Amino acid sequence: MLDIKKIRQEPDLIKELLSYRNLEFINVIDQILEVDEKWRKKLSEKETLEAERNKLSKLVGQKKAKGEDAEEELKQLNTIKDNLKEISELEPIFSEEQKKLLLELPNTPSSCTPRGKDEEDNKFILEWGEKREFDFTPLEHHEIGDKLKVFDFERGVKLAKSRFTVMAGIAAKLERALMNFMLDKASENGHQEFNLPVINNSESLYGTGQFPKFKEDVFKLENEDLYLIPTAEVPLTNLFRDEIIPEESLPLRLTAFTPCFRSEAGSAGRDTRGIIRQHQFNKVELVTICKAEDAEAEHERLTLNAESILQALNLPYRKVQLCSGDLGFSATRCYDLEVWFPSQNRYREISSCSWFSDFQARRAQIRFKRPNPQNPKKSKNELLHTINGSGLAIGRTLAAIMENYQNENGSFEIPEVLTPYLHEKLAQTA
RNA sequence: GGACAGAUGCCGGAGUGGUUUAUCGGAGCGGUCUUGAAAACCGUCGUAGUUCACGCUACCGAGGGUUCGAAUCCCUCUCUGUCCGCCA
Repeated sequence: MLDIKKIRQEPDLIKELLSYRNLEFINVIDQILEVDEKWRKKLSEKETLEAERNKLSKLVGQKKAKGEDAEEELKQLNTIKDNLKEISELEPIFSEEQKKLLLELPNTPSSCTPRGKDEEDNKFILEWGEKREFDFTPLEHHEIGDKLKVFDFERGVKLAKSRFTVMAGIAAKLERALMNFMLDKASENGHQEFNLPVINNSESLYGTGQFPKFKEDVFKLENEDLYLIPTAEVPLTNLFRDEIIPEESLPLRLTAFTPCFRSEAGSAGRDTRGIIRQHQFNKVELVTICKAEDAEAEHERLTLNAESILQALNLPYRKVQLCSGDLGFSATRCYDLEVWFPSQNRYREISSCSWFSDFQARRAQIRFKRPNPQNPKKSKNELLHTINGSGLAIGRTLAAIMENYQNENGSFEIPEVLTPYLHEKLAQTA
């Protein structure tokens, strides 16, 4: 959520910044300003009347206590009551309207986010690792999984529906090994580990910005205000919703392993083969909550943490910075890490590391008390900044390992760094 | 799921319709005293909105209602505790 005060003060700037997303928000901003003015007018009328009512009511109390007559005051109060009732009915209508409009407005791109239309305009940052030269035609990960009988797509459909996959044997074990490896890496990098509810309520989903605009992307529990989380970003960030965090514990660096659930509405036909796009997948998530002045450095740091996992697994990847047009709804700046898939001869997203400025924190009310050295009494609560990224998506990591480490006979090697987590060194048909 | 009890500020805890601007205690912070500390004493101590500002308004689990006036009365919901049932 954007700051209404900022919209009031510099509406043209906000309009311009939002236009970099290639969507038109001029009308929405104008509408917000209009409703905002109406609301503030009603609010001040209401408060004036309430002040008058409180004063007179107190007087009535005092007179009655002394046994005096308060007829005159009571008559006035009845008039005030009628006026107040009328205004009190209008005021919330405007404030609700204002909030509704604000919640649908995306974050403004940061000044260091390159301007651009779509994916094509994303800025290349770096490429890491050596793409292996194959002296045979590399198979796709699901072909390898089929051959080894470790991916069972049919039974996934039998148990649930399409885009659910059963993993067996070495694939299941590798998922588990990767989970432990990634969590240990996150700990090494200073992120505190959590085990979290994977069902969250709507307030949490509003907090991180999935709601109200992207309701159709999540699975809802019947007859309950509860949803399967699309990412651990939701519970991890909302842990601190409505809290004032002690300054000395900042920055908060957090991590959690969770399954993630996405309805994939609107992506019918895309990535239908393999485990790249599933309704349920495992992921280790990294979250940082910090002060505004530390956010840029923390964003770099968190991204490097995610990169270090790809490096440890020796998977070639590239890092791109998303342009304004490709930026997610809540983000102000974002790096995507894309891992190399030799069979497809292309990079595919495996981690998205976003900086949200105070956009999520304003929705979720995550704050700290900014000390005022001159006057400690004037210390003010201030919104924090949130940053998160995958460290990493486990299914896609597994797929990338299978492809990059494959042998001609359909087996694949297990990256050395996983030795402490997995006994096997080679995945082959039994 | 059933029965009962509860929800007040950072914490404990009072408060059953009107000088309550939420009593009091503890913790915290500032000060006096002290070589320093402790003790004692004095002061301070929530959040948000609105206003150029003084100030005003709202918030006692959440929402609604009664009233000139609600922490207090009424209704609905949520959560917590205890006991019972069920259960990995």
